Amino acid sequence: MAMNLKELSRSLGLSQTTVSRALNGYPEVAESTRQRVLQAAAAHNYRPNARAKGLATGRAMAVGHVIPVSSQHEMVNPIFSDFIAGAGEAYMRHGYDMVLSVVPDAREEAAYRELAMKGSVDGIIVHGPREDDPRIALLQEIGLPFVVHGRASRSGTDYNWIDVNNRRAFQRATEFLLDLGHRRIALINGLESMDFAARRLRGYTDALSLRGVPVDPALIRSDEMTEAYGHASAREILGADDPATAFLSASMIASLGIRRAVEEAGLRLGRDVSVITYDDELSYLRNGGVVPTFTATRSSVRLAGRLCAERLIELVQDPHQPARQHLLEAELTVGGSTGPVPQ
Amino acid sequence: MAMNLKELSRSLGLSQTTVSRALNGYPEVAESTRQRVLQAAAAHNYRPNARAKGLATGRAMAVGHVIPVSSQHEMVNPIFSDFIAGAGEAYMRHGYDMVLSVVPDAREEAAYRELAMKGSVDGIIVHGPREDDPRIALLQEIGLPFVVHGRASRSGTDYNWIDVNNRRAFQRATEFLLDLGHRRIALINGLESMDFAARRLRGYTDALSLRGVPVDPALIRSDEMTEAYGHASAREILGADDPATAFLSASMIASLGIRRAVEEAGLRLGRDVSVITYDDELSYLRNGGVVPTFTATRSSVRLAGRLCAERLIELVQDPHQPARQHLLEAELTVGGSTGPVPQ
DNA sequence: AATCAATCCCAAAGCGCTTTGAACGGCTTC
DNA sequence: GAAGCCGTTCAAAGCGCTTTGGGATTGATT
Repeated sequence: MAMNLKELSRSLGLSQTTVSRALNGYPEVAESTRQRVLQAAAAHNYRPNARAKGLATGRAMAVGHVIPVSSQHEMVNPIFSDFIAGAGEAYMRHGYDMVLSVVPDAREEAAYRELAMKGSVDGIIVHGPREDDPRIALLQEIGLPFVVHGRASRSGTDYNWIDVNNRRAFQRATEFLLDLGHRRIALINGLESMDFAARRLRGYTDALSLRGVPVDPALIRSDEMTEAYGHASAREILGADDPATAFLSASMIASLGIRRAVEEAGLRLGRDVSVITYDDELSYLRNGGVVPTFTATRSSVRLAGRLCAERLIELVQDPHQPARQHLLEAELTVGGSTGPVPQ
Repeated sequence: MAMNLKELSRSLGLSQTTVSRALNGYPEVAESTRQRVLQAAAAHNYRPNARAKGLATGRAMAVGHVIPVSSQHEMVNPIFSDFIAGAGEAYMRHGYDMVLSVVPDAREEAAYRELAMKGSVDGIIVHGPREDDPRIALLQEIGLPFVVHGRASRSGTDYNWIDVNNRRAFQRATEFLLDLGHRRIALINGLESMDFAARRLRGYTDALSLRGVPVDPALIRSDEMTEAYGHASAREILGADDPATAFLSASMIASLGIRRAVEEAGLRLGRDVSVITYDDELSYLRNGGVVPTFTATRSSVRLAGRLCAERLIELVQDPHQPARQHLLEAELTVGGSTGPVPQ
């Protein structure tokens, strides 16, 4: 059934060595022989056994993604599918497989060690870094190449990451709202422990402070970014004594909830209440239209996935490169959800 | 650096055979020896090399998921993350890895063959079957165990699948709306080519026909289930001469768009317009509240993921089992989005 | 004619594990 | 005391590939 090197070389009357070399593009094999080999391989639909090849080369030709599933927050990140699509496309082009491990967060450290010791991957992408994330030190200790999607601010060491300039994105968005006259600006942020959320908060408070606008904790929310969370937060804040006139939202999904709350309150988006959303350009949630529905700071998570993957592949191929960072800037695009503060 | 069997057994003064057997729970090794071995293994943080193990056993201890990314529909399915979470949890419990291949749909056939020949997986989960899906015959020919999430109606052969009773779910939902007096019921369906969409359509038309309500093609839409699609479809249909009074929606995300269109038209959900949504129980889109926002036919895609994974693992461990199918029934739960047809 | 370099090819070792077949002591059994 | 058996351990082969360290053959050079 399964064609293998031994069979194939026998059928060609060549040694395994020669066939292997012909297939892998080594120069010391006659061009005519190479053609013969390639044709036979194609004819038999031959693909070298990945495990055997890996064993011989010490390369797994695979990259690991560890997806922590916490017991409390049992949410799976909705940006994950699009990130994977971007990364996967890069892996495919370079002949790498993608190995996913879904792991209860208590066992996450063990999962990384295991992936490394088992040798099933050549490198790892780290998702959802916390501000002070122990995984970075861990991976450095293990000595497995890795790229972080995002950053861990307080990690101190030098490592490879690819992140969006979240601070600046939110600072600019806040300034944009301030310019429109808004002073009561709510921030519907992601989970507090996440590094990106901390940076977004900083951008927001920086912008307010620079203009001498007080930061009101009552206008700041942090949680997992579900539609229901956006809705509940906005509803509360709009129902308060001194409601917000504008919202900054950390995700499109939460923004849908915010919009719902706005409309339920009988208010009009972009007139009575302004919203700027962060937009990951998820394929199933396009902020579409000639004039986009939402004014947004936008950066493609799919692109981020591709960049992380490409960087990791580089790193696997030459592990002794100096660490490199890549900071993506989010675009601020104006849509229909913002307007001057109502008088 | 990397501890291996040879090292470990040398340090213990035992043969590789004995150590291997001790670790794998074979009975012919003295309990005292086994304990010694287990302790040493733990102390050195030893994990057998997966590739070597795989090569020796002929088992990859990994399962493949092929994610086709089409050039036209460049959407990544948003239910994917939750499916993966469910499946991944099962894999983890059984010690299997999950290998993802993102593949342009033109190369999908090649991708399956490759996975099989390379021996990098022991089995495959098939996603998003079309009504007449060539992948099933292909996988049967290849001889790799597989489980389909969904079904391919016109495939004819017997194979393992796990699906929701989409026809019945939509038939019941339609009947529910008919009972409330609705006669103009719109169907905002998924992509026409998808098997699940065909079944949902059938459930819908069956219910209508049984009550003698004519099927109006103007009320039926098919496309990828984005928020924008839900919005645009509902807007059109509500703006028509003879608008619908109720909507059936194939996904929560599309339903959010429908709701938006309803509210934009100055109508009230559950009073002026009724909506029943299909709810996959995505973790970031819970149809929450004491009374759920939407009346919904509900079935957890995460559960489906787990069931597919468990079935596939069974199948890998004993490939000669007869094919088995598992039809999940969706619950019809009443929420705030439905009410009697307005007079 | 002898040497050399270039070209093409091969046998065999090795990657880290499992598994077969056999060996070795110590016991019982006749 | 020989035979048989059980419980425990081992040496070695083999999984399918890459790669090292040559070995032929050829044509060109001395």
